[in-house]
Amino acid sequence: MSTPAKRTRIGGATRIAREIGSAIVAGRYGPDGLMPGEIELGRRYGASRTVVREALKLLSAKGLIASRKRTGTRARPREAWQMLDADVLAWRLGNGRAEPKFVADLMHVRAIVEPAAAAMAARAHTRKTLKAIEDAYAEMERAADDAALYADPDRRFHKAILSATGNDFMAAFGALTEAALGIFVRIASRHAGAPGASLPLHRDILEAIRRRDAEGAHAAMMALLDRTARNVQRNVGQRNVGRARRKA
Amino acid sequence: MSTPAKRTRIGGATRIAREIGSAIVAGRYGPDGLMPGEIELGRRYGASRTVVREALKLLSAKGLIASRKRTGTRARPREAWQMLDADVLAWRLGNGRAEPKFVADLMHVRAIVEPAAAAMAARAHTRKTLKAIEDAYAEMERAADDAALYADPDRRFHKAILSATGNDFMAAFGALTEAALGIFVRIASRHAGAPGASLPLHRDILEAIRRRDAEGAHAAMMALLDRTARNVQRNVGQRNVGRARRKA
DNA sequence: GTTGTTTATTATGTCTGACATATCGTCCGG
DNA sequence: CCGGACGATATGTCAGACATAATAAACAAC
Repeated sequence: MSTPAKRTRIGGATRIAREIGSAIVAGRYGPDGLMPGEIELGRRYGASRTVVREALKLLSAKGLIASRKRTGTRARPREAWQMLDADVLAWRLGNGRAEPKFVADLMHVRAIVEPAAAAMAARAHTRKTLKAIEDAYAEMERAADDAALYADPDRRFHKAILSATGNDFMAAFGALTEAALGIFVRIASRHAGAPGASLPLHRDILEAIRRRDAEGAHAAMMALLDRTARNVQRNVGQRNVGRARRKA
Repeated sequence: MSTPAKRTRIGGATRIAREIGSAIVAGRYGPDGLMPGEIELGRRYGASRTVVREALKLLSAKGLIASRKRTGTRARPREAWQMLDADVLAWRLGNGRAEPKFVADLMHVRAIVEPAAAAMAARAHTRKTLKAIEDAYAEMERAADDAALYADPDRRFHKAILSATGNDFMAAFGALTEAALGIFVRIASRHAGAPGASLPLHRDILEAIRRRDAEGAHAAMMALLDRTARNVQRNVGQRNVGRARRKA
């Protein structure tokens, strides 16, 4: 809004894409109603039309906008967004607090994908991909007391499992996991509990994968996600957001 | 190669992105080794540097490339690609025939996502979203004899189920389904069988959803995908790809 | 007054040429 | 042998111009 061209002279297509993208996912630009023209956007964000156009191409590739010749550029409806794109996810949960439905949907998808991934990993893991999981877990153990250090290996643990499936598409869900972990980190930072509480659950997953027990890995991952979902839900519900809690 | 700037004077950032993107997913540009510079690309594809740069931004947003200042632009490794992006999928199966592993991975992910989606849809569908599924099914019945007419409502049927889950992320898998259906259409066009053979299986899914039977919808969708996977597998190739993953 | 055609407007799309900036390789001096 | 200075190079940014298409307004015809 009121941050036009003051010291914002640095430019950068990525930065502008982030700002406009955040505005779109926040609903400040809707599918009905045009966005400002390219020159106008250039003035607002302090960049030339060239840079603005490149930023718009970035957003276009992520399904956030569409341009037509004389008509102008408008935001596309949610259905068109690349929901699993890392940037889109970051923008959705980055600006302000994450909405409850967003978090719930996220957890629900994880509950579908990640247990299946754990089962696949149990069947398909190789020496190398297993080691990646083991290493991540080992570092989690070492960092069981420090929430700040715990987050990163936790993230790596889940991504390593996705990779160990050997399925290219599975690895594409890494952004989802990352987003979910990001939310979790925020909550943990507020409540300052022992981060290592979920460690045994992770250990169950690792061991099931190691002994190639697909069913067991599936169940163990489901157990972890159940616990996480309950945790997140409780804290999201209590804390932020008084709005939109009327609906089911 | 193949004489670039002859009649190719039309330009178009989207077209260039498609051409370069196809080249990358086909492996013609690897993560090791730089791509040609922007001016050189402009000469090859018959466009100005401005347009080339916009095309590169499109590819960058999809995770296919990364640029650094003096170093140049290079293709990113597969793990970074937005595998569920509609364009990336189209490019991967568009140029040349789809590779067996690609098809197998695709089917495997569908076998995870779509049954879960059917179960979710059974629980969460509304009057409107249910009607979309019913309409698609009705048109499939009418087109049971014509393979060309059958493909589109089939596609709509599966996307309608994803939408009926009420989960934004689920709808994002539509591109996957679409890609899979595209492969199936090719195969069907070669074998000219009765397209309506899978109709009863679709009907089972619809009815389970309608009566809000989540378990039944899950099982019915799994049955359909099993059949489809076997069909595709037989026709595409040789190896026994995804094992049938009996129960969950 | 309604309809069909022409014209003007406007925002995106494309092109050109220039300069800025970061980084790699090289060369030179310590 | 090592480290700092320097030039070469590809991406990044800018400015101004023209092309193109789709809309809206003005106008002609009936």
